[in-house]
Amino acid sequence: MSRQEQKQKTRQNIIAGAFQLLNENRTLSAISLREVAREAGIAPTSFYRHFKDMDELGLTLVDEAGLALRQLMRQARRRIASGGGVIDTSVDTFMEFISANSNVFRLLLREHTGTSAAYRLAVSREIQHFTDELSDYIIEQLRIPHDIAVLQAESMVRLVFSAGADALEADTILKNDISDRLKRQLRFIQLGSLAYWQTMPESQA
Amino acid sequence: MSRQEQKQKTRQNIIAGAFQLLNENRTLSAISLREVAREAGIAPTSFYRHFKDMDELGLTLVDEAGLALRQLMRQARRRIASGGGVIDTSVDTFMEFISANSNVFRLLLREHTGTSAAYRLAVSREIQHFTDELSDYIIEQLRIPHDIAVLQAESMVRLVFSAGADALEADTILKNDISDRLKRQLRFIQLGSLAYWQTMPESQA
DNA sequence: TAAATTAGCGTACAGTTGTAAGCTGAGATA
DNA sequence: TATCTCAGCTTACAACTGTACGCTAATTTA
Repeated sequence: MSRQEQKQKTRQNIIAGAFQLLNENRTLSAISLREVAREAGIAPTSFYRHFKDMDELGLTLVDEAGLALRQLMRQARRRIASGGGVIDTSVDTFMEFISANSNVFRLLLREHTGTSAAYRLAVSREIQHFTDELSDYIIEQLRIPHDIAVLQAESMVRLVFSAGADALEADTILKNDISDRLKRQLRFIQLGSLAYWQTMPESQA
Repeated sequence: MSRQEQKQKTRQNIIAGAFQLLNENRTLSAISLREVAREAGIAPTSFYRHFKDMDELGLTLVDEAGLALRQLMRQARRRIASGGGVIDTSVDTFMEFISANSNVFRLLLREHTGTSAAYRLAVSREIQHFTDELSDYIIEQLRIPHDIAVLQAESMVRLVFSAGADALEADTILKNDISDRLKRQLRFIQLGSLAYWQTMPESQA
């Protein structure tokens, strides 16, 4: 194995080790460099060969999580294209994502309101991408004016993430309940923004 | 000063000290017993005369924050009773609360998605109170059926807290923007749940 | 082949943490 | 007044933290 390959592999071990530690109810700021090194099977000081800081590692993890989020969106769009209600399909896809990648979603959720301004900003950016894509979709598909669509998308994403937080610690039965409630609430917003628009079609919202 | 009085005073110093530390972007789990003691002006070991744990102190702080939240609700109702739109008045009151008691709201927000299951549960309970009171209000004032009102209240609270999180780190101008957007989004939900209900008045939502 | 690079290691140190043990002095109680 | 109670203190310790420094061994380069 070449030097570069070996280094990449160790780097992946570090990242995987960090995610492992995040699994057990920890924050980024609550896991130590030494723990990560232990988990990755390297000496504490070797960590510095790969990351300047724990902060640098943290931002890398947030990026990875954002990547997963964007893949989720693509998957949802594919599913919608092949039939099924938009809201139902989206919520189902999202809930499956949360169950399958709970540590990834938990990372985003925690660091969104977390201690580090840098992490908060990074997560906010990822969520903003999410919101932007949704509002584009709403404009294209539902022919709702831009300013209203943006508000609609933002509120929908807020609801989805908030419900997702609850789903994270719920069992299967409760998860289904949360899903159903969320779907109906999203319909409120859809109906409401439509009604709002039709009441005052010329408004700047 | 009597012994009891002195003890109560020190206890308040500890609580105030902890809130002080929370001000500077920290989590409950990220502030140490020794720091709190330092802030309160006592020796580290004296802390144990008042609280068994840092956890016990943390739950006390969450309780205090919940208390503040309930006072907020009362204030909003008083303001609404003396005229003004329900949504506008509520959002304004809430935003003022966040600005005036940012560390209290930040505590609730962080611990809601935080590391400790006990804190998460405690915060969820406080938010549930909030939601319950709102859905009662909706049922009484708007004459919307119970099951729909509950969904409406839950989504509204989710939006308010999520927007509040953004407002927490915003300057005055951005805060106003967030307020305005939030108000319009809450109207979406109100309109939507009304439309939903009128479409299928007999439904179990 | 000889020289240079570098991933990973071991040692070391100063700083922090929670908390156990026991003392003191002032308020409470009898 | 004599005894008891107990809030707060000091000292002490083992565990953990981040990271500076220098070495080693193996790959890469010339």
